[in-house]
Formats: sequence, C-alpha cells, structure tokens
Amino acid sequence: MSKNTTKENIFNQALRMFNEQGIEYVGMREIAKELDIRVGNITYYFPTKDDIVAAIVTELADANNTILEAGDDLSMSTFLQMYSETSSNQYKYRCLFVSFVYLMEHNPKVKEVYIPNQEKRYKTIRKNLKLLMQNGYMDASLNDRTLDFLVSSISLMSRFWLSEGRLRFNDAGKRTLFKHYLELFALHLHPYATKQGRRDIDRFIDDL
Amino acid sequence: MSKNTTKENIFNQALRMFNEQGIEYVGMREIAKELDIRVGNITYYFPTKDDIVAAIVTELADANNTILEAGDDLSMSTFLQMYSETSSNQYKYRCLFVSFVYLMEHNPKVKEVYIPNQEKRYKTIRKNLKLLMQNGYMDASLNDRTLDFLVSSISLMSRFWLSEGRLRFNDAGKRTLFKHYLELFALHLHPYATKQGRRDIDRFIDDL
DNA sequence: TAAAAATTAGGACAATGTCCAAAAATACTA
DNA sequence: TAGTATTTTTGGACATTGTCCTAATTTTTA
Repeated sequence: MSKNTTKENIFNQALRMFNEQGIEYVGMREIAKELDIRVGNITYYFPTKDDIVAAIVTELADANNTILEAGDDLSMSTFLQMYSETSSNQYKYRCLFVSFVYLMEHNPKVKEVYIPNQEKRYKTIRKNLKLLMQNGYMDASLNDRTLDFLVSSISLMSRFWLSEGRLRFNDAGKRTLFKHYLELFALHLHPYATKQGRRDIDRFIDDL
Repeated sequence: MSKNTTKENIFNQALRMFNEQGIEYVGMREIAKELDIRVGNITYYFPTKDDIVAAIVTELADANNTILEAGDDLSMSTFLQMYSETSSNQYKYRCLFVSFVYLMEHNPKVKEVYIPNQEKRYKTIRKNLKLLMQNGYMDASLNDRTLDFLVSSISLMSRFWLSEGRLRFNDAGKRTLFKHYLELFALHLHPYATKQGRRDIDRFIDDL
C-alpha cells in the first residue's frame, strides 16, 4: 500500500470537510491546518479553491461514467439499480449538490465539466424510458408530453434530493436518505408502469 | 405617495441585486454604491447582511400568509390556483430559494422564521390533498403511503423549482418558468386525480 | 557530488462583513 | 427661536477570506 501524495491528501481532506460543513464554509487555512501543512502548499497543487472543487466534479463525472450504459434489453430492475448507483456517487460527493446553483454560476471550471453531461443526461433518461416501454415495463400508451414530464421530474429530483435531505433529515446517514428518496423516485414511475414494471418497482422498494 | 425611507431603499435595492446576482455575490459596498450611501449607513439599519436576508424571509412569510386557507369545499382549480400564488411569491423573493440549503444552515435568523412554516406546510399539503379526495377531485382509493409520496414529492418540487429553473433556463423570465413548472406540478397530480380533477388540471395547464 | 527541479514555507495583497467613534442632520423643548 | 437631545450618516479600522509571489528546503537528476 503506497503512501498518499500531498495532492491526494489535500483532495481527500477537502472533500471530507466540504461534505460535512459545506464548500463555502471551509477555508484554505482550515484544510491546511488539519493536514499540518501551509496554505501555500495547497495552492501549489490547487491554485484556487475552485480547482479543488473542479477536481471533485471531475471525479464524480468519472465515477458516473463507469456505470454501464443500458442495453436494449433494459428492465425496470436494472433501470432502478442504475439510478441507485448514480445516487450513491452523488452521495459520495454530496457537497457539490448542496451548493448546486451557486457552483454552476460562479465556478467556470465546474460548469465546463458538468454542462456537457447534463444534456446527455436528459437524453439518456428519455431513451431509457422508451426502452422500458418497448420492453413492456412502462405503459406503451405514454405520449411525448408525459414522457417529457417524467424526464423533467426525474431530473429535478435527482439534482435536489440531497439538498432536500439535508434540510429535512439534517445529517441523517446515507441509509435513511436512500430509503426515502429512492422510494420517492420509484413511486414516481409507478402510475406509468405496466403490471410487470410495478412488480419490479415494488420489489425494489421492499429491498431498500 | 410618500418618499421611501433609507431602510426601505436598502431593502429594495438589496432584494433586487440578490435576485439578480445571488446573495453571496452581492457585497455591502456594492449595495451602498448603488444607493450612493456609505456602508456604515446600511449596518445602522441592518447590523449584518444576515439581517437583510432575514427581513426578506419575513416578508415572504407574510406574503404567503395572506393567501387564504383552503375551505372545506376546496376544488382542484382552487388548489392549483393557490399553488400558483405561492409560486409567485417565491419568484418575487427568488434569491432565497437559489441558496436554500446554504441559508438554512448558516443563517440562524432565517432558520427561525422558516422552520416553523415548514412543518405547517407539510400538514397543509396533506390536508388539502385529503380534501380533494373528499370532494371528488382525487382518487378516493389513495392510501397513506401514496399520499405521503405526493406530499414529499410536491414539497421537493416547490422548494427547488427555482433552482432548477436557474440551471436549466438560465435567466428566463417568470412566464417561461411558470409555464414549465406549474405544468410539471399539475401533471404530478394527474395520475391520482378523478375524471373531474383531471378536467380541472387540463384547464389549468391550458391557461398557463 | 553538484546542478536542476519539485515542493514547501511564509508573508503580502485586495476584498469581504463587521464594528465604532465622530460628524452631521433632524427633532424636540424651553 | 436658540439650545439640547436624538437619530442618522460618515469614514475608517479590524479580522478573515482566497490568492499570489519569492525565498527556503527537499528531492531528483546527471
């Protein structure tokens, strides 16, 4: 097991503190203090605080890219499972989602990494829902407008469930948050699912 | 028409700038500059920036309190109309919602005003949904779990639609945002509404 | 072992929110 | 109306923030 480099130490310590206290409320000097190094040493690896945040965003993007794309035989279970994994990644880098709007508007480096993913995300959700229709998990009579509604609604939820969770459950653990918000997500699909789809949804919720 | 007091000028100017640029990115010196007064003059009326924000929260709370409570004869139209009015107030003080989590966790004065309203809000939504059931607008067979789902889901959406809107539509006007997010809200109820309820929902959406 | 490169330290800088004492303007009172 | 008290406004000080830069130190390379 190799010793961590200074850069890794800074990244990990920053992520830990950002997740706990919020990005805006962790100072460079505090991070340095925890690691018993000087601030100038941090700025050597990360010239600005935004660079640390950008590194976090990049790691999240990479993590999400390792989640395999849906095949043509996508089932409701797989779809839910994929959502669950994405949520897991979001939780790991949750500091990003608690200050979402703020980050996007004032951190160009974050914007650069995240924006391209965003459009892709809409399309992926839409494509997956269509696959679920084709494969008999979602109601085949869903029109485009309802599909758009579901995509919008899912996007909104998946962006802000962590913020909501922070407000509502304070600093509850991952388990509590997952139980609540994955159920919320799954129930969202319920009215538009076929009998087969609903069976998968119910099983997914039971397993939470 | 009486001349505005200094305090009112400060409040209005701050709200305007907060809404446009975000609370965290408007400095006391900038507000002072716009009004051609000195910073010390602001702190005379609002000792800290948090006090300005708290004043904004209070005004929002007051505005929402003027929206009449639902009577026992609540209809789907009225329910949607009430939601629309609340959303209008949120838009007026939208700076608060773009930095929601941040505010709640680090501004005790905001927390004090908002938290009590929050629990009340859950109960109100729940009560109103039950009224809609009783009055034949929502499916009478809704169980408690589905009701909880709807309440959670509505709460999440009504807290974060403004954040989402900022990310997705950038600085689109009120009209664009309303068209999209009120429809999203209304469609949310659609699967659980009765035929009568759905008629109201469809009319509401058409009128947007 | 000496030179070069990478890393770390330490302090300076402008900007921020906050605070305070003195000046100015206004209101009040005899 | 003149003098006093109160409210309002000013201008600058303060600690803290992220950032930047130069010099010292350590590590790597030749």
